[in-house]
Amino acid sequence: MPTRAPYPFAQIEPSWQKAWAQADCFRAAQPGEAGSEKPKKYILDMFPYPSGAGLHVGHLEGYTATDIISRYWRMRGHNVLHPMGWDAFGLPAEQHAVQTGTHPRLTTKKNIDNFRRQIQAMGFSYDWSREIDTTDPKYFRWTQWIFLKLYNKGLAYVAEAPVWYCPALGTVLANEEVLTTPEGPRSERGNHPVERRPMRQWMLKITAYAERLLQDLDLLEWPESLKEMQRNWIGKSEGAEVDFTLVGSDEKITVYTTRPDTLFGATYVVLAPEHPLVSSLTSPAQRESVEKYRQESASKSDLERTELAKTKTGTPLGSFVVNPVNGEKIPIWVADYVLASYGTGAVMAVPAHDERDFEFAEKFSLPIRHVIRPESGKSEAGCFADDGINVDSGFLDGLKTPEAKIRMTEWLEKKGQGRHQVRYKLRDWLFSRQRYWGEPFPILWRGETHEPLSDCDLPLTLPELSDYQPSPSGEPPLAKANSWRIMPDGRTRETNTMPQWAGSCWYYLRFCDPRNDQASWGAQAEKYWMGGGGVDLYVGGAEHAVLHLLYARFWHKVLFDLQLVSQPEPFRRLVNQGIILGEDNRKMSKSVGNVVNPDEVIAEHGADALRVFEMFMGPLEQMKPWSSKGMEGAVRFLSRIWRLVCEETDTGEWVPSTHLSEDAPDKETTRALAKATAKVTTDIEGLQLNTAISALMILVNHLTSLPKRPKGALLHLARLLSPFAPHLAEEVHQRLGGKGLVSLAEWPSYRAEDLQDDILELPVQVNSRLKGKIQIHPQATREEIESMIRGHSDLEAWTGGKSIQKIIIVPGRIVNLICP
RNA sequence: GCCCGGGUGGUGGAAUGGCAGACACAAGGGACUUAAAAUCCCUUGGGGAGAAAUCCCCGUGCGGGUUCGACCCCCGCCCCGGGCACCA
Repeated sequence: MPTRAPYPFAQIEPSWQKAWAQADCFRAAQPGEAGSEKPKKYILDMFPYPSGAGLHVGHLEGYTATDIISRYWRMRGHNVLHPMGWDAFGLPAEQHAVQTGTHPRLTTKKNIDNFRRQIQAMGFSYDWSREIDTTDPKYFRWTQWIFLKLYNKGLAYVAEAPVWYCPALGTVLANEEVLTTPEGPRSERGNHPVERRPMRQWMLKITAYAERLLQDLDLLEWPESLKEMQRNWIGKSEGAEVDFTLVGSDEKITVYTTRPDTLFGATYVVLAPEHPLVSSLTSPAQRESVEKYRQESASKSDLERTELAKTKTGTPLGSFVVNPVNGEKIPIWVADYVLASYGTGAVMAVPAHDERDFEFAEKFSLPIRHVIRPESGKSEAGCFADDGINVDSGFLDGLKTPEAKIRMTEWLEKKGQGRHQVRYKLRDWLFSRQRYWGEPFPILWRGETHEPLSDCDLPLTLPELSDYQPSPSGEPPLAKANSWRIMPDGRTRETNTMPQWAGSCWYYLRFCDPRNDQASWGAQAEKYWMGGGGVDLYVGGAEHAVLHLLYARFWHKVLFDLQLVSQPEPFRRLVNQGIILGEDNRKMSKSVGNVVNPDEVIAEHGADALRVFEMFMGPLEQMKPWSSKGMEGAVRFLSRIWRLVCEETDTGEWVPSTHLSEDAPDKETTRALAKATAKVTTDIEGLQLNTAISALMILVNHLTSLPKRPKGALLHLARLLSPFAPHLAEEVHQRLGGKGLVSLAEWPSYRAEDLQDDILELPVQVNSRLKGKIQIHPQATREEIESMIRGHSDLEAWTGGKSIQKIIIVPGRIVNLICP
């Protein structure tokens, strides 16, 4: 026989979900509609990719937090936009199609239906009238439309370049989608090996926005670590280009350096093996060894060239350049510690002040010349890479590094031998994929030239295919759809599709006005919902730090420049929810078998208990392990609330508790309510939901101890509980005769004076050690406290008879007697 | 190597300069019950003294410092997690 549930959540939860849907009570008012006069809040979750595996408890942690915040602000009289949708283009549905022949559309629909069911079972207060699906032509019509904006602004271009190609996925990937692992470069999705291949691809000019993407991070309330990751990814550096003229010709090599102040210490120049001048600068005597070295480098994997390469390799070209600042003749080397892809692919080597150059110079016995000394302490023989003071540097002697950099750059500019230069590591965004299940590009080719579709031809939908496999040569599946691809006039359609990130780059804007079929969004709606710096709270995983969150900021800035949006940044405040580990403290994974299935938890304990437990586990941002015992504790807490209101008859029915009372709450209960209300209110606003719940527990513990339970106090509790456990809160509210839906009730208030205790216990320390306590009224002044201490019967015992030299009194906090 | 987090009872965590361990979980004891489950009550950082009420000592990764007072602020280390990594 199954054990009886501690309270009837299985009946309560579905029935209130139905009641909310019927009352349509979470619909956000559009500007102009009734309700839009209220202040707005836009509370957003990172919308999920609807996978076949269904939701996991990690999704639900973030969604529960935003739901609590949304419900709270609604009760505080705000017009809350809290939407949900599906980021539904992507590879898994397509891979499933390759294996089974099922159209990705069908797989996607099935998965979406399952995700929606799971989300609705949690009782989240989404405005379902705004649900969006990135694979819906009514949606991606506007994704294509935004692409055309980028295209027409010159921010989309086709380039033949070495790109990351993943044979297992059958597609190219963006830099941001490739991870550096001990096994070499791997795909972010699926962890497959990836390789460099020269291919012709669509690129988006995100580099044009590098500086603004960097600067505007300062506008954002985001976790510092995440901002730092974006800063690193953008990778700004400031320095100078320096021209080194070749000995015996007017040709020159341009290098990039962040330390122009060390130019007097440059003792050689290094080119990357791929540098275009390597061949022409190699002397006949060196030709053979240089060619050999280049071939060796080319055959090395990236891994061999970077992480494992503890020892530097290289070979001289046999030619020389002139150091512009001192006219010295210095040799040119080729070495693969210099990257072709950064700066100019050439560096000036200053072994005394750069670790890598130092290592190389040591190995090949090249001269090391110190031109910087530390500001304090003396110069040492090794490598000194920090800022300091110039020595043996002509006109820079005695200058500190920042000043010396400026002076040297000025000198180079005056001589026409160099210039100030800012560099970024950020590369343009590789935007095309050789896949079927993505947005088709609204682009036509006529021979070698491309042209855009016009807006009225959108959406450009996908053709039906029977075979979704990309060809081994890298031809996309759409290349097979000849009737779709080839236009009557001979022009052909672009057969690549957009990457999964395209749809998520702007979905938060569509939520502002999701049913608009005249425009991507109405200006008024955008201004209203995005006002005050964009989305008010955005919650999601940290895995999108340099992917979605960078791409979306980029698109948003383009739209801002086109005056299509009113704010420079999309997401004002962002919080990353921490990972929920399995009960064994390991990452949840199917193969380990420690995955917690929310469907089962809801069936066993109810959605409210799952919500409460996930929030009670610990701080939202923190990684924390699942605990089935802890889950039971949450159920116990909720069932105690239930039994405050109801009791069970012999026949198993729940009837109103005989302890209920119509009387007004006593003073202590009034105080308990006030304290809980104050704490829950500040904690919700500070997103400290674990301590908010503990405040509710303290209140419930107090109410449980009462012989008579005032209904007013329980109704107050129901409102405080409503954001956290909304189903139970509604049921309790209704059973106590509360009017309307508690979800729409006003957030409870309290009188400040009710927070005060009648008597305060003030700890008394002697020489900072706790000795005793005095009881005093809370507003007692220093003078009153001091006179009470001095007259206290225990004073002698506390001080051990010693005289008091000093009394430190912090009213309301502590007394410390100093008795030497 | 560099950057960003973090280290508190048996466990999850609370306390951002003022009584360390709120609130839970687990454990132990008790009540109710034929019994079990559920529920309710009590104890619970470690060590020591006492018949007891009580009292004393130690305690927030380690070592220093600032302060009447430090989990909290400062300096130096150790360990764990995440990110970046030959970017000149």
